Amino acid sequence: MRPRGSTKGEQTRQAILGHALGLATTVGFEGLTIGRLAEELGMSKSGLIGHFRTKEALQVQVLEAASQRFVEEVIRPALKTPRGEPRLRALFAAFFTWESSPSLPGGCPFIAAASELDDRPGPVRDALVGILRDWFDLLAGTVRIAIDEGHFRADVDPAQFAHDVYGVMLAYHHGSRLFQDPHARARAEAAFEALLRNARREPATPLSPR
Amino acid sequence: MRPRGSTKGEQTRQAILGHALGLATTVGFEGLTIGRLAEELGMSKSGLIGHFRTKEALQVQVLEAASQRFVEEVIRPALKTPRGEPRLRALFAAFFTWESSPSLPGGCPFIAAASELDDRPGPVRDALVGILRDWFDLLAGTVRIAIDEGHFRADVDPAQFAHDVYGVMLAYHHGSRLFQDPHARARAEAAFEALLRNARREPATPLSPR
DNA sequence: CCTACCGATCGGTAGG
DNA sequence: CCTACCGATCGGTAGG
Repeated sequence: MRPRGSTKGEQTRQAILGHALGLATTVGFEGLTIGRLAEELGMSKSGLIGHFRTKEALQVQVLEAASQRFVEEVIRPALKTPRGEPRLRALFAAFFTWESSPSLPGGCPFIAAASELDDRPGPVRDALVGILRDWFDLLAGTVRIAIDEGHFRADVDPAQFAHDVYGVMLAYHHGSRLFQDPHARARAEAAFEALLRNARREPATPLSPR
Repeated sequence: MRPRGSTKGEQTRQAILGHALGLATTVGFEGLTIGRLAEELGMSKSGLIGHFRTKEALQVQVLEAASQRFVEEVIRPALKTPRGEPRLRALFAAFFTWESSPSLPGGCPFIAAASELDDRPGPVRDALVGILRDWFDLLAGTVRIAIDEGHFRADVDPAQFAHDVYGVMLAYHHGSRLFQDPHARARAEAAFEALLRNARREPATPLSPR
């Protein structure tokens, strides 16, 4: 077991991970080179990689550090809100705070990494999939609670709802970053409200024969 | 003007672009190196890059070639279907054929490239944004026709609808590739049907006082 | 944590 | 279209 206290080495390691996380959101996990990281942090390449042994281990630890921050900044605060729909709203809102954090210039690191890693099997991809699965399960679980609380209809599919919310977040990421669409946030809110409305009201009843 | 007939050089150029497109879907546009491309095609690096002068020009032309294929394989067939909702369904269905084409092992090249390029201003990104804008406009225009035809309510927002459909496609790409979710296609269909249902039926009327 | 170094690969050019 | 080559950078190691 490697000690993870507040030793000098551990502080340096955390500083590297924090900087690497922000860099990864803009240049990707492959673009996260040891040389560039070392230069920006004012250390030598060997001094830097000595904390992680390999670039792959660095990448995994960057994802783990990001996951810890996500839990602290997005999930934990939302869990303080009332169960069910209010909590779902809190999680959704917290995502935008996270996505626009100044320390994540390229936005959500998990979304930024997804397309890059989906074709590259290995520990880095596995770490990302695990993090996103946990996020999915949390969303679906929150929807299930909303059903139990009577906020949503009993026949709402929690996994489908989580998938739909995820799609809204992805579209926001693309809209705000690639297209630089000033209405991206409003579009995401409108899509989310439509999802809530569908989950709340009675099942569709055809208004006219087809 | 460079001739683009069926000369020997032009044939070689097209062969390079076709192979590069498939490769880019898995390794990304940065991972598309001249050396690897040359080796896989059995040519020298200089012989290959001579057709394009720079890697950036190659990347732009790969995107242009992909766009041409997208028009031929997705848009043109869908335009033969009846206007309005049927055409919207045809565009949606054709996207999945495109996304799972054997010559695009990593799926839709535009989605694959989006996260990679959103932080890198330049001609390659500009080309991608142009292609995706056209796609958006086509979707929104098709929705507008569906309103005119009376398939959808008059107060449906075409741009919002296009955004929502785009989100469903993004979620499908992630679900099927990163998560390898066997239900990804079914989830996408369910999400799309819900969008159509919302566009078809009367505006929400609260069923109970809040 | 450093300097010094390794082989491999990068995009691209010179010259033919 | 080729061979031969350029300087830069890659991840990583040896040795301290």
